[in-house]
Amino acid sequence: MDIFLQSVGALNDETRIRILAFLSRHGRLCVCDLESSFNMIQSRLSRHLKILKEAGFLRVEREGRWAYYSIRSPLDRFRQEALNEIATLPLELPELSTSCTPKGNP
Amino acid sequence: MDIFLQSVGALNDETRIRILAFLSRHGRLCVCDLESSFNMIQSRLSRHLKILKEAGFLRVEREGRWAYYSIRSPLDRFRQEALNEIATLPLELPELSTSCTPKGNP
DNA sequence: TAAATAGATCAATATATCTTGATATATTAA
DNA sequence: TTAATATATCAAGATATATTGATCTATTTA
Repeated sequence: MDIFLQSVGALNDETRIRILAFLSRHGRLCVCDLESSFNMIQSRLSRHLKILKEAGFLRVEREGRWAYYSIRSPLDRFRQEALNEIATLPLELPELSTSCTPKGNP
Repeated sequence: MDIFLQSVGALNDETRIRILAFLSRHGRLCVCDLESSFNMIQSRLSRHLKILKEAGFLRVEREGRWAYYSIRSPLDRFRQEALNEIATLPLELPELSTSCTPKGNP
């Protein structure tokens, strides 16, 4: 129950849905890339990323001072189906903006 | 987006998850059956049933003064997968109690 | 027609979640 | 070692959602 509620709770927010869609499309991004792409303050993104990570949707790789987030793989059936559903939504996502990483982004 | 968020929002509550599991197991029940099974006040159940119905999980059939709720069929992929997931959860559900329907329950 | 029953809805309160701005931590660059 | 950068976390206020008890509607029974 709790694990399912945690997954569902993580999906129950427009910002997090957009983050999932954006990471599905662009792969592995650091917080500051998301920050400049979404034009959101950093604490807000960091919090949402934490919720998505703890719910099993994302993984993080720390490299120096950067934290790279990406869709976790493999996902279980329910999370994968949720992600498939999100991929079909007519979301207007921002362009990818990487201005915050002068040298960091591989 | 909104339709997905509505589905997810409907799933984002322990009471509603239990109602879905209970209706999956027992089929078609009226509000008063759920009321006596779950030992919950009627307004609370009615509200949760409305949310599940509007999110596309349930259908209602009115018969006289009774309102019979059941899992809507067919469900789309995401809702069906959510229901499958709920079916695997180790929920402790109440026994079915139909004391409230002296003659109504087919 | 009056009383009883099933269910829906509303208003008030309680509880949870989100957003923001400030601050803390860690890493790298000067 | 100091400053700057990337990220995380915290506290306060704002917003959303859940619960309860009361009331309303519709239907059936006496």
